[in-house]
Amino acid sequence: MTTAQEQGLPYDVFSRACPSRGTLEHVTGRWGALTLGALHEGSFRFNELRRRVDGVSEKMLSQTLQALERDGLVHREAQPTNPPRVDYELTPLGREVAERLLALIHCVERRMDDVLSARRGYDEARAARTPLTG
Amino acid sequence: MTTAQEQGLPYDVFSRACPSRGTLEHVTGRWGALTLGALHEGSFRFNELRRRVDGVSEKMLSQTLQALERDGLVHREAQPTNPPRVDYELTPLGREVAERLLALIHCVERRMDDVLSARRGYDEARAARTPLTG
DNA sequence: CAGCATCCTACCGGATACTG
DNA sequence: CAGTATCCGGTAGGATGCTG
Repeated sequence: MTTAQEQGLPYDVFSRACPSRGTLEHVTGRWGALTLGALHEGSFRFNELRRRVDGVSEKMLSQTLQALERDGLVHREAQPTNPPRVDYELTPLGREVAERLLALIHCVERRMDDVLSARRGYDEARAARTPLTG
Repeated sequence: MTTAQEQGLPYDVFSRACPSRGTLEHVTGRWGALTLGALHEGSFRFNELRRRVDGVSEKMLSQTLQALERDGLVHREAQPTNPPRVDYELTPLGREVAERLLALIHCVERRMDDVLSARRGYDEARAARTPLTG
């Protein structure tokens, strides 16, 4: 119904070879998703972002930003001052993607209690099936 | 503006310790996203899903489905027949999540040409800066 | 401050073989 | 058919040290 091919679109993420898979992974990856989410709030410097995205290492933030910049989702603005100052912000394309992403993130956050109770149910049912030291 | 804390929500994916991070990773992970996307089209048997999600291994599909079932996003219906028949489908919660996810996937698919041209631009600019053999 | 280079480990994930 | 169990390589990703 909403499939890419059915709409005649040239890119279909369900195909192994489609380049959209790579970009989707940059966008939804562990740090990509949080970085885009953070940047939706505005422009940030490198270390500001690092503090905002709790737990990300310097290396991974750097890699993530490069991938997102390469995909045209993030704009990097470096000022040749001393000390250096670099600001990151979303491009129009990045904003478009980030909005969909945030809708997803907020949906998960909102329904988190249901998820946690589902987990308890699942684990209890399993524990019942495997009495001891499963 | 759209931050979890600013809305007074109890779960904030930007915090390292928040359980919503784990669920978000199940949902947006390499195979989780494609599996949810596929299941949005209807109910599927295990091997139907495997064919639909091009490239997924038996092992990863199995793991992915278990994680999604545990999080209450997927319902597993096993019939004790021989040969066995197991059907997977989204729960109402899963449908809610999958719709947001598909909006994101389709957005990426739609704008894929812009992504690819951004990549070419990025790579050319880099190549110009590093004349030969980096 | 804003990174890059290096090292090292955990685990993601594919291939294969086996079970009910 | 619908999985589980095992082995194994590649890489994601953390820690550390250095640069401009």
